[in-house]
Amino acid sequence: MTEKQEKIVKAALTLFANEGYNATSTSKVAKKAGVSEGLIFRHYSSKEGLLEAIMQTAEARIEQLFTPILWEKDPKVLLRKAINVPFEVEKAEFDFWKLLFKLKWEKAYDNPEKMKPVLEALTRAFTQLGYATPAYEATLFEFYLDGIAAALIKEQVIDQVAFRAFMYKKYQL
Amino acid sequence: MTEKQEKIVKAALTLFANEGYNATSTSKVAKKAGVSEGLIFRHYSSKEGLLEAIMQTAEARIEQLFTPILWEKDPKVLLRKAINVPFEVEKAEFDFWKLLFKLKWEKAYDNPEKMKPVLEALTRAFTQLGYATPAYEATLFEFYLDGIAAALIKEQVIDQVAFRAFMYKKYQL
DNA sequence: TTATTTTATGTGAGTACTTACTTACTTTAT
DNA sequence: ATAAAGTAAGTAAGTACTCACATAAAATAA
Repeated sequence: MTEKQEKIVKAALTLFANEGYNATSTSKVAKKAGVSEGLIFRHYSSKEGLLEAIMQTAEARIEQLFTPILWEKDPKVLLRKAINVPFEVEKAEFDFWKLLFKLKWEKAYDNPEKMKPVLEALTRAFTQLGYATPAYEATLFEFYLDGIAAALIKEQVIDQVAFRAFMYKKYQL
Repeated sequence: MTEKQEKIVKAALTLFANEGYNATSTSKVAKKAGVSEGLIFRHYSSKEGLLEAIMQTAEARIEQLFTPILWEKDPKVLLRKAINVPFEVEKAEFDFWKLLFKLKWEKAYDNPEKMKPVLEALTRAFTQLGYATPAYEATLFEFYLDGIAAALIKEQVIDQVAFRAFMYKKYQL
């Protein structure tokens, strides 16, 4: 990746995540990145190609965040780790998440496939903890995580420490 | 509202909800509605004005769905009713919800204000039921509502009867 | 009622501007 | 010397929106 390529990707991420994919023109991206518009197409062929390049790194990053959960044997620790995920996302990574959430609605760029292993790990944990309907518990738990992540991304005020404690207590962790 | 006005609004709702606001051009709306493009601007001044007209009816409809909750005295009945809300949305109304969810991300057209009375009613219910941190419980409950609504809208398969039963049991209703 | 004026509803062709993308060309690195 | 990286100025096809004009409906006058 050349210097200018990185500038393009960085500018596009910021714009796509904050203004939206459709609302961002390639000329805007070029201007923000400080490059000629043609260069975007030299490197990524199309606007869609640029998005895909960004999404690849975004998804890799998110997978990375969830991997420790997949391998965890102790169900209580697993749930604790899962709860922590949204709270551990750094501000520098917010744009990745924003983009992901936005695309879920803007382009039906959905990933139930991507989240499947997580859902399965959660189901296993709930099974081990003796919950009656572990699959539903896992689904609900995912709704919670989504909600928390969305709230944090949008910088809606949530007392992170207190809320995390609340979640721990709720699941007796 | 004239006949053609209704056609415009209907076409716009379908397109905005399914393709997205930014991805939908006024010419597309006119074509789908079977009217001249100029008519849209005669009636609604701008594309944004058309969206606002649609959003007004959408928000009214959603408020209507939540009103029975606000007035309910019995906390258990209140929660039961709240759990049911997403399941009671008719398919004919899906586009309203889709649009609402989409705009939440596409245009930060957010409504924490709109949902405030619901949140307060939920908090009251959890207080009455003796939950330790009713405000957090209410917040989390809203995440659940968001999660199922999103799943239903996207027609992800969920055994509605079973899931509802699961929720009832979870909150001991 | 009828005739006439006013108002609301509707159209089609235009507007200036933006869109994603191309192309011919130059600069830099290998 | 060759290939890759980069640019500036295009392109055709949209974009939201306007305007001059036509038609239908409603209000008023005879």
